[in-house]
Amino acid sequence: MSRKRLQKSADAPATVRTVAALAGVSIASASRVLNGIGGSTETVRRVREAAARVGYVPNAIARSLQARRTGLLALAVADIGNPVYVEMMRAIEEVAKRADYQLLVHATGADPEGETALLEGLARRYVDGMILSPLRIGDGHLTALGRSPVPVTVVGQLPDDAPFDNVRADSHGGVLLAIEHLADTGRKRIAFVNGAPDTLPGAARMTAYRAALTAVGLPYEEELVEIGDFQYAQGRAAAARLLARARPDAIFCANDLIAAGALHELLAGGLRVPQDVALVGMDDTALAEMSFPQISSVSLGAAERGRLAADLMLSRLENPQLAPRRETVAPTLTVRASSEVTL
Amino acid sequence: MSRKRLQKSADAPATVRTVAALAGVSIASASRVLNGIGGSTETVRRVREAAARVGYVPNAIARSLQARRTGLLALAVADIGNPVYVEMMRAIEEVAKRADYQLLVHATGADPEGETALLEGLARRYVDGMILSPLRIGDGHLTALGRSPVPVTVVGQLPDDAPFDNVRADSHGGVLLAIEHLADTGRKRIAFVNGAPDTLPGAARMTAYRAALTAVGLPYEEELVEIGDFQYAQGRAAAARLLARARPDAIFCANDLIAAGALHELLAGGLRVPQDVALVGMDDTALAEMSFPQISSVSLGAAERGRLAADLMLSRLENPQLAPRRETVAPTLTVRASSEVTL
DNA sequence: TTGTATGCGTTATCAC
DNA sequence: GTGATAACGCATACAA
Repeated sequence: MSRKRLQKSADAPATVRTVAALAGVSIASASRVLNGIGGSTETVRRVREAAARVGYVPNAIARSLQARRTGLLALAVADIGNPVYVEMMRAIEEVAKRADYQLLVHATGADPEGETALLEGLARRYVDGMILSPLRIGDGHLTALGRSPVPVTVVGQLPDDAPFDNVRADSHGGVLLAIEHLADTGRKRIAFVNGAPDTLPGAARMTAYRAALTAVGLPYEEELVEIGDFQYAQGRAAAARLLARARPDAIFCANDLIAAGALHELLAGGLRVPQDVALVGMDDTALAEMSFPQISSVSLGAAERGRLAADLMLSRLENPQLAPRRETVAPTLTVRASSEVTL
Repeated sequence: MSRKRLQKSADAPATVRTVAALAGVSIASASRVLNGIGGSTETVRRVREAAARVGYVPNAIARSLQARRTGLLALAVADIGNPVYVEMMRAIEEVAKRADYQLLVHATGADPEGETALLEGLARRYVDGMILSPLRIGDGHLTALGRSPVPVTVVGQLPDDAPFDNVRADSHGGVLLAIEHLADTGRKRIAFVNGAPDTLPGAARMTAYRAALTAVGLPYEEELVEIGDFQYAQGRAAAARLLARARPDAIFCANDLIAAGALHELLAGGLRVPQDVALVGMDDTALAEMSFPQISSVSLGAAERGRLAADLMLSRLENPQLAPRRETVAPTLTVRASSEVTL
């Protein structure tokens, strides 16, 4: 039996048994030495040498099966091209690393099927937990989440009764910050370029826009609202449509990518920013600082949300019995050149 | 024995044995039904029902241990905030998906330790293969790569004798494209803002710049060269230093992030682009199109490199015996507003 | 079709 | 300190 083992073809990867046999000890001893626990000086020496000779590399899959943990965390986001997710990812990674977890990122491409597939694939214990930031949440999602054998933390608006750890942005507060700022600086016709309205953030920002207008005593005007998705190209096209039919004195955009597109359209049309039209974006990503002029933007605290999500995950990993928790992050406004003038 | 199994605490995740016991069949039959192979109508029904009742979810780790494959591919990049990597990632993902592999992304943060750790962690068979796009390659890397039990494909300049599948960009050809274009449009003092010169791309682009100047008959001037890293902020600072001491009529930047920074600095300094100073970036990312004016940029074929890398990986997965291969992707120049004027 | 038995590579338990 | 041996959860060769 053990002789048979040794006859395996030479190029088959070395296992503990290979090492043990070569060192002339039991696999138990070999395993112990390889893990740095116990062993007489002589045993240690021989096992080490044998391992080096055959280029032994432990099989993490086997180890995980036994340990019932992989030390891996997954983050699934819709669009990894959006800097806001990069920011969130960095924050999560930092927290995870401190607890000795490695972070894996997966881009779902806003494709609900992709997310479900991910849940049913990765979450089948390839990773110890997963953090999800979906653009949409359907019933399919929810039941898939419920079936997940590993803990799931959702970043985004979740139904109130959904039994998952949840970190939310304050869309309403954030939008209000932007509209108040624009109203305070004398803007009367504040347009809104939204992302896809059938997404969680899209829907939230739309209702928040109307509410904010009311709050500052401005009328809602249909022609001042335009819709694209959350990408640059669509945002720019939407801004073009808007400018072709209306003359806003300010534009609020549902994210920085859209804002960058609107800025491009404004400048290309010979409009001065902020003198003719003030511009405010959302998410406060690197993009806002990279544009010229720099774009004012409302941060929904992506990094903070990431940090919180990671914390929730880590604590749940330690204590799975915890009741579902919900955190909300406060928004902040950073005023830059694109809205720095008072009319 | 099998009775003992059934006494496990109720909240422990269901396994095949749970399902088999509940359905009153052997675990072999249960496994078969669960995998859709064979089984009498009655058996299938009972197993399916049992599985549904206990919410059975297969344990991918266990399955992988037995199958000796995970269906996962990993991509490790230095800076996921750089759009060029996003582009590469998308291309890889598309190829991988078609072959039923899921792609996981890991950001190493240009930290050589991080990359090594990744290799020694993930590559221990959590994934079936990994694609690496490192900024630097030291001997440590090379030996770590050699030890990897799973195939590795490197995107980037690898030593000629390194026995790994390798996809390269043509930095020299790309830089030449940019310099020739600028020279052709009448520019005489073409500055260069490089990224970190101790990285593979940084070093390659530097020597390519000098060679290209010679090729178009322009002198190399020390004061026209500035160095940062490959990020926006550093690029912008480098451009500021450059402009403080020299008067170039064109700036070539080692990537689009740097170019965006330089553009910002130029505009902030009241210089007109392209009339006063022409600007050309590299990588041809979305950023080049998002700036105003849009930035001319040399594409090093990130998507194509990604596609090729994925192809190499997939073919090697099918046939591990393949000899190491090397592919090189041709560069292309896209001229935009930032260099559209001939002096 | 079905069940028995074995192995995937590792660690943990428990005697010695 | 060391060595059998039993898990971890699943899939399959083989016999029935």
